[in-house]
Amino acid sequence: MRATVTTPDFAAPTACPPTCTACGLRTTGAFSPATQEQLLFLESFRVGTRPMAAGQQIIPENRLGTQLFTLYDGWAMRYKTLSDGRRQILNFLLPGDFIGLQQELTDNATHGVEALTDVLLCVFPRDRLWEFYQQDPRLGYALTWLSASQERIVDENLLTNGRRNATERVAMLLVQLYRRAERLGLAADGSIAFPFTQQHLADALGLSLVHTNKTLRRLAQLGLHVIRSGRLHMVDPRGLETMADYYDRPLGNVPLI
Amino acid sequence: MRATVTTPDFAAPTACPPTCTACGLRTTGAFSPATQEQLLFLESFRVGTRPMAAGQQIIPENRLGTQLFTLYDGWAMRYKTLSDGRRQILNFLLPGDFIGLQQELTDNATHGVEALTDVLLCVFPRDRLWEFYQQDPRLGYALTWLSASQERIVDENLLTNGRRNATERVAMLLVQLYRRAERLGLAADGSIAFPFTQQHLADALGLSLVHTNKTLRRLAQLGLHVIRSGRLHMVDPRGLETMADYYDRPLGNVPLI
DNA sequence: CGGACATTTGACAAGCTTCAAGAGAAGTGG
DNA sequence: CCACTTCTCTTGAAGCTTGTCAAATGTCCG
Repeated sequence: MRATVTTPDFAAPTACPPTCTACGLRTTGAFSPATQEQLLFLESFRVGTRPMAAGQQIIPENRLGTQLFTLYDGWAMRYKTLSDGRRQILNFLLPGDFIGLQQELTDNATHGVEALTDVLLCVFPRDRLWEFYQQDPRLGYALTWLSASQERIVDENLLTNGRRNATERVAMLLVQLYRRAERLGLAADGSIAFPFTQQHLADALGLSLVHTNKTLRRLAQLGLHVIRSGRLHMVDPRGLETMADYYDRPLGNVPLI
Repeated sequence: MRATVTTPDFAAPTACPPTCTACGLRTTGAFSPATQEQLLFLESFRVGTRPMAAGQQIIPENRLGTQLFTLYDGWAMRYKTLSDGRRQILNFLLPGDFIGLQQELTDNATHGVEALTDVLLCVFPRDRLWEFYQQDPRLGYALTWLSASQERIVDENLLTNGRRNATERVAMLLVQLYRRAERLGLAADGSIAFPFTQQHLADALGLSLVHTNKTLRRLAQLGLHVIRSGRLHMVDPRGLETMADYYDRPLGNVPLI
């Protein structure tokens, strides 16, 4: 059992999200524009919204749910575990990320999805996924896009786990999380909400908790970052990028479903 | 520069693959059936076929090609490298795997694809990918499916790299490669062609070459497998599965494009 | 204030990497 | 056809990174 993580500085989920035509996420500028018609279709398709508390399983491992989700607000993670409990976090999910696509397509829940903060989800019926493709090929294209861009992140995480040392791994993760959150307008004064325990970081990086802690401390003492009261402050983002051998071209607009 | 690897026991690529309507891969039973109409569309879409020699770059890292491919025959790999040359193999590609989807969608070649054996590719024009979705939503759905099932493999590799020890990693890789090849009818007498150097295995597993070698030797001495003259013989598949904490439900039919 | 976590540190052990060097295999050219 | 070159595989030894164990401190919350 993992504890519930509260989210002190994180913008509280809007109690009730707006309709798709007035979706709060689309104003961030991070997503490709959609036609009014597409928005109306999405809205008709959407079962509703659902809040979930931090620590809850959005999709339990090895079980096949009946719903698909778009993460509207908050943080979540995809993970896999071995039979003896060792856990690997595959990637972290931010607002706009689509949840459940892999399970639907491979007909097999091979990983779990857990809310890291209190979360707000847009809910879609799983068995009607196919209608996206029929309704408007552009929506199908968008789904492939979303799937591919998640894979891009997992690819990078695999490189990190396989070939970066502990220092590089931690630096990489901090840079990535900051960049992704910043893109969504979640950064303020060079800092973002940081609702992760060091165990989360360790499980994402393939390191032990203790070693993750020591590495984090070293980077902090070098003046590269500060983590305090649930926020990550990027003191020297360039330094972290160099340390991580970080290289990424800026991401274009992402579709949102 | 990596050497050219010959493929002694591997079925030689058909000099010229048949038309899509008589595609040799569809007889394996591993792929979902397609309608005659879809096959004709694919055929009209296909630019042609291209053989490539082992060691050649199908898609160079950090470059954006103008073509998409289906691997028709042979083995390939997707990989990423750090600036100092450390390489991580993301996954191995077998016949039926689609190549280049991520680049197209994220408009950014973030990984390279290299032929491990002599290879035969079906070539499609990159800039017409969109037509798949317009022509027949089922084709778009199939593309998402292919993307998601590659991600499933990368997810598993990330778990392996992050949370399995050296012995488990090697066992896992052997089991996976065997299962995937077997599924395509490439296994004979409990063995498959194995065109990998130990450096490939090391780069896929996030291990050093030396440690990979020692681990392989240990598993071989335990009577779990034999690698000889370019073939992997699974002497004790169950033993390897147990050692790897391998768990996977049988895969249903995969779409083929 | 007490309990449950999360973070931090030190000491020690172990797994994995690096270095080095020889043996085997495979392609190349005279 | 054999010598030469270049990979690949194999093994031993030493060192370093990372993991494990243990315990103290800090923090949040009822």
